[in-house]
Amino acid sequence: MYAEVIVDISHEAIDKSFSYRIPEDMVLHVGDPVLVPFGRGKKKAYVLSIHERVCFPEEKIKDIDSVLDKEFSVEEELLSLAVWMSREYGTGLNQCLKTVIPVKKKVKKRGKATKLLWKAEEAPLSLTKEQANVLEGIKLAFSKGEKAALLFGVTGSGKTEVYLKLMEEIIRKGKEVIFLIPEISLSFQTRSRIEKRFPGLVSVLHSKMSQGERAESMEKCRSGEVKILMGPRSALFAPFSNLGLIIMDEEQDRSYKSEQAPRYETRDVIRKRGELSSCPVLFGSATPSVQLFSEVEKGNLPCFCLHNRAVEGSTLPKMQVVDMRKELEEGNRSIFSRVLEGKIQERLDRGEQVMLFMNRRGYAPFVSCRKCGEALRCPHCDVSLNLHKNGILQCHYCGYQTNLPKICPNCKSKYLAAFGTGTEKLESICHSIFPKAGILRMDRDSTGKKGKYEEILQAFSEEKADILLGTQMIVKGHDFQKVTLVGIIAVDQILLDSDFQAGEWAYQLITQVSGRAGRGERAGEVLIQSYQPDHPLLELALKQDYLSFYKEEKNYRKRLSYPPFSVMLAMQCIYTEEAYLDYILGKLMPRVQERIRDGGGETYGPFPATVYKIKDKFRKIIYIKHSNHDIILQLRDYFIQELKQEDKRNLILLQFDLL
DNA sequence: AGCACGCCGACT
DNA sequence: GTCGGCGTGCTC
Repeated sequence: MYAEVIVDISHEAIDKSFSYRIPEDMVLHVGDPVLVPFGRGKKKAYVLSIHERVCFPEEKIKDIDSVLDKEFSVEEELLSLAVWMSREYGTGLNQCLKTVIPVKKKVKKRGKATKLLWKAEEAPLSLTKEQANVLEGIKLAFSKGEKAALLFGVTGSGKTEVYLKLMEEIIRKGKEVIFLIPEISLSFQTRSRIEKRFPGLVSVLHSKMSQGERAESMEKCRSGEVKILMGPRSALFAPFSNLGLIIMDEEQDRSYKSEQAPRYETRDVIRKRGELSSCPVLFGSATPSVQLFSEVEKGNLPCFCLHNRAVEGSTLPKMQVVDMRKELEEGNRSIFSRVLEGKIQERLDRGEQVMLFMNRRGYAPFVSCRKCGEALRCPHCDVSLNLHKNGILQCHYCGYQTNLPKICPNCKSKYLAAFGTGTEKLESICHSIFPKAGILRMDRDSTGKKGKYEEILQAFSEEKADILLGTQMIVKGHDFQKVTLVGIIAVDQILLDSDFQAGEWAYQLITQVSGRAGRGERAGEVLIQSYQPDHPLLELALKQDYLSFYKEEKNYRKRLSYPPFSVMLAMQCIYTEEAYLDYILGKLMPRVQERIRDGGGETYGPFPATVYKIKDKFRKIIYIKHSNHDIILQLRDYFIQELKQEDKRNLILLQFDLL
């Protein structure tokens, strides 16, 4: 018998399978770690498959040395998932394996016996009629063999309660559940709800956990000690052996996209895992991604809706756009429109809370010279430096820091001035306008220390402050009963993004931010300040009608044949020397373009990336568009191969994003 | 990734 | 004449 094996060395030159003979007396399974003679020495490897014969000169084949600790073996299912990811995302199998099996450590056996029975500590809420219908519908769909479904529910409609009921059922059947959430820190409320409902059966994964803690969490899944794993995208690789359900909450959330190779989209990997484990997948969202919803529309994905908020009497917030051009015309140069300022004051007087969303951290997004007009830029990146309150200039891409100079480095004038507003400046403006209000700021700078994030949220939920202002961080899933007003300070930066998905993101963001208002009994209100109040997307967001948003967005994508009406692959070529990049791509592109056009696809670019230079490296983007997913992958491989031929020394870093 | 083989410059 | 540079190629 022979085994196909992948050697545990992350290098593309040997990122392929090697054949070895299995000694007569050796018991071997797919996924087992083995020691094999490789080159001069011995190397660790994983068994990919086992065969009777093999197509490689017999005399060159060596014997497997030994089987390593079985405790470190990869579940067959996860191995298949890694193989699939490797192909799908154009990343070496070794790297994919490392993504799928987080560094396993020997876990000390603890004496503490864990009880397998559980008692609900928290009485389950009784479902509303709507929730009960939806629950039955989902159960029926899955029992009929549907592989996936969408739970489409407005914020506050009680999706979690439906999840809990489903989990209960799965666990009763002796199966396991993966519950994916965008980021762990944001949903400590959901987390404690689940833990209370299934005491001792839940394990959690954080992005801030150490490798050891991670390994321990995963080990608990493998040993069957826990039945539910809740966590961010990496939780989808939980080594459960009898998976009964995967839930992906807030499906549209962008933190589900991996930004390191393999640059996977959780939504897609999850479905593959579901398929491999023959286990259904439930997506949950109030604003599903266009990609996912298009499948509902095509009839490929059953969709179950929760239209009403679960808390009796609570309604969707009242939304309003404020025309900032008019404010300016009428002599108001403040960052706050008069109406927003008035409404904040009103809330403060009533003892209610306010949230303010601002897309930029720091004090001011740029500093420029009033005399020569030059802005201070990062020496390593193609962006302007942000001014922070402590007088330090900082690059938000590479972290470069420098003190604010006294004179302009370009013309030596002393007329340097900061422009624009970030969260720090917003905070000080708030302090001066509302001197008596307690104000909390939450952004990357104020949450640097471990635990600070939770501390701020805790303080706000205990009403130790009246206003919480911050970046994206404040918008996700927090449930503050006393918040009755949410202000979006400057929506324009989001609307003006050039990416074809910008509209979708803006819609989702506005929906999410506004979801923070009026979670309790009092009605909520949302104010959106904009310099282009007539923007069609704002109109759609105001209506808070997902279907009409989707229809518009769909028409736009269809017209330009963007995904989901085509498959797009963004390929980034990254290198320190601009001239070399241009030279290589210049030689390469004519051939590639021809080949891709012949294959029925289109190429766009190379374009300089939106931020052309980051950390001293230049980035050019090439897009490939085609209607067929598999052909895109072939064209990608062709491109890689051609590039390798030109760039013999492999200097250019390649990065793919499948859209 | 490692490691060997291989073909051209300045050195005991 | 030899020691050694790292360019190219292979590892079942």
